[in-house]
Amino acid sequence: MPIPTDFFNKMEYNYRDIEKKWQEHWKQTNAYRVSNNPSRPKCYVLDMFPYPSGAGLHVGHPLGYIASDIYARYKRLKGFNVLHPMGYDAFGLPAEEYARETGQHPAVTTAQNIDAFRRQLEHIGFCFDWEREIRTSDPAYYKWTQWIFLQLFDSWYNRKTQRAERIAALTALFEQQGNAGHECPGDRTLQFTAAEWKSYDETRQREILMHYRLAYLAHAEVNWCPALGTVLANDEVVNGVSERGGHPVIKKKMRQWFLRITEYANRLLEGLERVDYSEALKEMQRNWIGKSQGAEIKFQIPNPKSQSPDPKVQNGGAEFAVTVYTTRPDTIFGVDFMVLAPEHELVSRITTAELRADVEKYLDYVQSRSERERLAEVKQITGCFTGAYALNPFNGRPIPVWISEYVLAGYGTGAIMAVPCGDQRDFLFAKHFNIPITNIIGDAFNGEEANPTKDAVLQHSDFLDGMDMKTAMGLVADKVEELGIGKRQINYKMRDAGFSRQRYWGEPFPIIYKDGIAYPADEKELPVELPFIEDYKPGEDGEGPLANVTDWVNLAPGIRRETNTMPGYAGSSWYFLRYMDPHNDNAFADRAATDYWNQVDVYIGGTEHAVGHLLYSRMWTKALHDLGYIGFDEPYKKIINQGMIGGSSRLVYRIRGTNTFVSQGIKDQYETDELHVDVNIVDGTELDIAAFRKWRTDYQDAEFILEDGKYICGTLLEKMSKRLFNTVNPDDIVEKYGADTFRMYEMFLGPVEQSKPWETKGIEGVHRFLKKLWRLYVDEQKGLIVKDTPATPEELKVLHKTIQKIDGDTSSFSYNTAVSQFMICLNELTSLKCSKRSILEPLLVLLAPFAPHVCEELWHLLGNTTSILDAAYPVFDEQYVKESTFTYPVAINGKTRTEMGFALDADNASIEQEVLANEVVQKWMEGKQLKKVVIVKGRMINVVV
RNA sequence: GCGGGUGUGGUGAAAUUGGUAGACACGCCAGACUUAGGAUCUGGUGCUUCACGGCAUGGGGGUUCGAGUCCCUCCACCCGCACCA
Repeated sequence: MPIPTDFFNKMEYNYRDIEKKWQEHWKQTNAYRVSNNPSRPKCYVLDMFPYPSGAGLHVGHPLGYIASDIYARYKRLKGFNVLHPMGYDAFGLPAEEYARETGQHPAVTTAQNIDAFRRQLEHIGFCFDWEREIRTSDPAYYKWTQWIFLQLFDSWYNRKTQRAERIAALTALFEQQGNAGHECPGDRTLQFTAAEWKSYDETRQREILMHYRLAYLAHAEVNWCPALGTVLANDEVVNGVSERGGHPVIKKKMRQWFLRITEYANRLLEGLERVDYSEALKEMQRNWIGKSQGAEIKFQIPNPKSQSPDPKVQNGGAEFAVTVYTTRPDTIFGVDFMVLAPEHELVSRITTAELRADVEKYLDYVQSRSERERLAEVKQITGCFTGAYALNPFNGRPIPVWISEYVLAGYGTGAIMAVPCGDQRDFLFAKHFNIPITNIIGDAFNGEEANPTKDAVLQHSDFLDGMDMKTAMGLVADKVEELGIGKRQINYKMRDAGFSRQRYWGEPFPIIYKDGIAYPADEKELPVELPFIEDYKPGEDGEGPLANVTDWVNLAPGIRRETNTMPGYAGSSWYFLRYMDPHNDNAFADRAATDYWNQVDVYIGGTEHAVGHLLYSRMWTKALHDLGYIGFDEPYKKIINQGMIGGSSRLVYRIRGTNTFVSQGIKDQYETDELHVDVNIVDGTELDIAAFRKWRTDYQDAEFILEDGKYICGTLLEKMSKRLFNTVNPDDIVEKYGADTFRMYEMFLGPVEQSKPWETKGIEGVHRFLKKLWRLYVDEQKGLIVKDTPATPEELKVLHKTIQKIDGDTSSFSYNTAVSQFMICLNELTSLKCSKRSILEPLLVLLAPFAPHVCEELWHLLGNTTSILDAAYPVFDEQYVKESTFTYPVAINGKTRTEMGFALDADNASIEQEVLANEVVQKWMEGKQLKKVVIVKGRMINVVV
């Protein structure tokens, strides 16, 4: 009688059927649905959601998703209610560019891309609760992005209470005391009394409030490309011209939205103490925030007629003062010149008639330079003397005032006091322009380069002579405050975040202008929906495409909508909150939901978002917390930065001018050109010649010069990119080896945080592991071979050793070593020919987070009727792994020479006696004097001679 | 320049945190089974030496009975920031 063909199929590891079957089953049973159930302990495991690009996923993307998926499944087995959602950062420039090129609406292409992503993700078997999926471009979602923006618009940062408060509270203060005590962050010179405030008209009042709001309007420069009629992102500008078309790009001032993140600088800094991020990540954020302590000091610039050593210098006799910011007030007597930013408002007023032409020429030069160039070029020292002299406030010494592009208007006060003996940039500037250098640090300055030390003793420094610099810093700062010529000041490098884009595919602002004054849209009108358009050309004068939709923009005569849209990070700044309550129409999320799910326990994503996204979402979280909407002020308790998976490119060598390719080992005998070849048609380094001929039509007649009958390719590690033909699609891997193999292999590659190249070749080992695992449970002929007989002590030891290792490694994200341990465990159980249910069943639960499909299948073959997803995690029991003896390595002078077994409770004296009697030890001790014997219990023995 | 990180076999990497360096895999070599092998299984595989041994964790030095691990110093590579006062 013939055996049915599917009989054997059922008995071997058929990952395709198994994975398909369980993916469908989990979907149908809503196995990954998560409810907000406050009676259970929660765990929130989040991935940085992807931008759904048209290129789809490559094997680098899922690395973090697999790591978080394993963790989520592990926590679920440990009894937690685990929130593990996924969504899409669906607004963005590429979709709009694509729309411009192809005429397809971004909403359509974005939806297509999302479908493709979803399909790819589903193949890998993630435990996402898809009912909670969000898309930032969905009006039901961006309604709340707009709503939060309005809260920021209606808030200011009270530096006294160190938190965001309502604008109404601010106007109440103004009515009582003016702005005394609440320095205006947008205009530090602004001062008014209560009476003055009340006398201002609405326009003036709203103008002042704008200088306080956390979301505010201001003028700032953008990259304006007249030829394209559009504003470009920094990415789109290459060497001062547009990436597209190579047209000139100039700076253009435009009214734009900003977020006053600088008000949160200190809390963003302090908050880092309370979160579990890598030191590298924290450091990047600290550097970005760039806190510095110093002093502002006012220098007088009197009538240069009487002060200038040069009688030709004249400027008409007016008197000015310029305030510099310095982190080193102790070096005040080493100031040899002063530098203003070219944009500094005093430049035109202090410049002398003689030098006016030079200064204007220099300003033209600066104007021609993009900010990038200005900040990038270090080699070239440029600058121009203004003819004016400032007076050192402590000794009245005249100091020439220069302008130079290395001083930026936006940082500090836009003016510095230059101390060439202590600052290398100042030193080079002084050398270049032959400005005499005053040495205030004696031998510490060698005349060859500046020495920025803080430990020298001051000289040529008037009342500071003989004092160490650190003491002088405080003393000078005191003196400055005493004399009323300045004050201590803390500055931050970080600038307020530009929040406007002159683009279509983003969230519209819920803002209406009445006679040019910005007013919030009524909450009832939210969401302000993005109007459908078919033409993506920019509006006039740098405005975005929305400006062209006149019936949308113009609400009534004199009443217009904002035509800018929000940037990519708007939607991503708070999405982790929406997952908690994704379908809520009445709030961004119910307070009970945010209280329950609270902070993200583990957030996994790439380092590229280290400063941008993470700082913005931290700020939004703090603002929402301050305003009483959520109960925590740091969004992410722990962040893990997964490393990048690099591409390992394959190269072929074509003999120049021919269609003949020569193998890598013998290529040096010819003059060749190196070409990238698709890694998917190379096995290891051996080229599949038939596939190569088929790959491109111009290779179909290619000839090959082989070595040992093979064509060996060269290899090169680079970024994974379509252009380099080194991308590997997870779909292909899953098709060939299965999702379980793919998941485990990505983890087996190395620590999650580490960057590493992808090599498809190594996947065989993991695949073999799963096949071998299967055979431990199922025999091809006999079917299930698991028995209920009790396990031996050896088998129990293997199991419990594994429980201990896997439990520890899984909770600490050490997945590469966990996979190793599974392999070791399987090797040992196989050589013990173990078939005991009491061993093999718990093993499945340990492995289920890593390889969920095969474990679920075997779990059911063992007779279980409920899912392994909710099985009980095995508990480690020490009694099974306890040893009574240990095989000690015995070393002589630190070099291991032999091994000896002893009981763990043996006393040192008897061990020593036996060791010294050992013949190998005797041999090595021959003719030498024994010094001592080091015995470390359960570790090693060292005989010192 | 500043800050952070990494450096271990032919390859990806382990190493209980000061205690047998190279676990676990890939690759390679040899063998078994097989009509076949890109299946499966067994053994071997850091370098060097006929061997006893010797040498090995980027280089050099130090602390220690003992260093991949701690300290000093130098080098290389990667990432981030950058005329930031």
